[in-house]
Amino acid sequence: MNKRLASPTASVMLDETDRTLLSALADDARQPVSELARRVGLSAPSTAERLRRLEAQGVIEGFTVRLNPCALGYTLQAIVRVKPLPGQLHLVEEVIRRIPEFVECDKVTGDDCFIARLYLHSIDQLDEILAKVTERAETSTAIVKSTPVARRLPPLP
Amino acid sequence: MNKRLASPTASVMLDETDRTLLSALADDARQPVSELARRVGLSAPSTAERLRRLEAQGVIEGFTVRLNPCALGYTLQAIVRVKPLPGQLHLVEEVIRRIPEFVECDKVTGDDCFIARLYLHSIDQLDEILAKVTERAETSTAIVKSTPVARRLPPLP
DNA sequence: CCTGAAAGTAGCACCGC
DNA sequence: GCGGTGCTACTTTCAGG
Repeated sequence: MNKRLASPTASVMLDETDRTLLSALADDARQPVSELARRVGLSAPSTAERLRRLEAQGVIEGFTVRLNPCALGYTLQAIVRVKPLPGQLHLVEEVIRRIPEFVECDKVTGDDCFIARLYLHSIDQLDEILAKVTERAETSTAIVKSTPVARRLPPLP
Repeated sequence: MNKRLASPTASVMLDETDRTLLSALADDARQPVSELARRVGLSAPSTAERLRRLEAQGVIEGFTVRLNPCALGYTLQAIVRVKPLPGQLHLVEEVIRRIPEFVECDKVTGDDCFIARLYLHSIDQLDEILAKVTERAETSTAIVKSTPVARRLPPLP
């Protein structure tokens, strides 16, 4: 579901300072405001106010940690397309939501209703987890071999 | 490509405190160490050292900002499967990497070589952007209608 | 892993443009 | 409107236990 905006009508206007600030935060969200201020060439209070404004406008949703799945023992990643059997759509969504190894799931147009990302400790785990889904849906699974583009910022307006 | 670990052999061991800490950081990565300390029930210095250890071990890759695509004018999101034409695999990867609206791309097993996520200002932009890819690959596109599971942490060991 | 002191940082009120 | 300065309170870091 698309998040509501503080300003409901149009896309927020950003200036060069905002863009630099957002890039710096994308790079390291825990750096102090004083350091961010140095990077954007403003005083700390002004920078802090920019930050608050971007949060209030809804541009910034929050700040989060990026974990290394391998360090947690997730040596495999799969992308699963899921096509629920007739009448099973809502249940399938609930099943996916309840399996914590599904770290992300989008409902999409087209033949496959859901596209989800799955973290696995080993290939054995794949059948084990998908068994809970295949009762109610057809699945097709692709194993991730590499990630040419890791999550990055889109172009900023 | 899977990231190398500080400890090359096995998955890092986490205790309950580490798990609480990581969850708290996933929730808000910018909260002060003193606040994190309160949540895990440790002193600030001990919490800060945990944090440093988790980064050194490679469990924590970094901290980043979550932006609201709608606020930036990206009213549409698409997931594109890409099957390069013979001999075009490397070029296709490069083309995707160069188009900043592709915010994520995985190389996967199976018929479709790449699965990528695309941010769009409008549906018109879809053809415009995919034109650069379809010279060298077959694509199939699914528009995101909603996101039942937004990026979340997997189960922590 | 904790306490305590020193350095650094953030938040606030107020001023200037 | 937006940004800067100076003060106070908080937070982080390091020492030592």
